[in-house]
Amino acid sequence: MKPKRLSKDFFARPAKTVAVELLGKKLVHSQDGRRISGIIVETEAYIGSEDRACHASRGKTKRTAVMFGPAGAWYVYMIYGFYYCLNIVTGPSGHASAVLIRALDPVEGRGRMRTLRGGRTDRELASGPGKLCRALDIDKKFNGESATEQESVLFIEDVGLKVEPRQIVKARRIGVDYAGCWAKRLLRFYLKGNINVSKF
DNA sequence: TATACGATCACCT
DNA sequence: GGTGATCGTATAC
Repeated sequence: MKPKRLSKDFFARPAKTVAVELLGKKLVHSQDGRRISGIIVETEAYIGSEDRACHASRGKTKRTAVMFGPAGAWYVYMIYGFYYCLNIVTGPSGHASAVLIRALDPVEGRGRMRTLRGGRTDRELASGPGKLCRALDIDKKFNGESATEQESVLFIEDVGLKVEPRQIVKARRIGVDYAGCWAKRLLRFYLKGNINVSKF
C-alpha cells in the first residue's frame, strides 16, 4: 500500500489505544529532502493528570502545556540534561495524555543515523527514547509542533505493516518507580522478540 | 535566588 | 550492579 500519514483523528483517542496502534507504524523525519525513519517497536502510554507517572499529574505548567492542547502535537522535553524524549499528544483537547515513543527499528537514512549516533551499530541506533531522538536529529524545536499537518517534517506513517495482538507484549513502564500503584500498570507495549526494544 | 532531581545512556567493575 | 555526565523545570525558601 501507499504510505499514509496519520491524521489528527488517529491521535484523538485514549493514549493506551494509540500506544498499541503505533506499534508497526513508521516515524519519519524529512530533513532537507532526505528521510530518516524507523518502525516504532516500543511505546508507553501516559494517560492523564490522574496518572502519577505523567508529567501533567501536577497540573498545567509551562513545560506540560502542550499535553493539554489538541491531539497530534509533539511533546519533546529534555531529560537528565543530555537527552530528549519524543511524545505525541493524544485524547481530547483539555485532557493531558500522551504516548512516549521508546524505540525504533531503523529503516531509511541509517548512514545519517550512524553519524548522529557516533558510529554505533544498527541495534544501538534507536533502541531507547534518548537514542532515537539523537538518531533522528530531534530536539526541543519540535515541541508543540503538529505531526499531522501537510507541511510537518516530523510525522508518522502507516506503511501497511500488520501487527497481530499476540506479537504485542504489555509491561510496566520504565523509570517511574516513584509513581506508586501507577508504576505497576501495564502501559508499556513492545513487539515481542524485536532486538531494538530498549529493555526486556 | 537556591536547590534537588528526572519517562536516559555509556562506560565502569 | 553502579555511577557520572549536565541542564531545564518545579518547588521551596
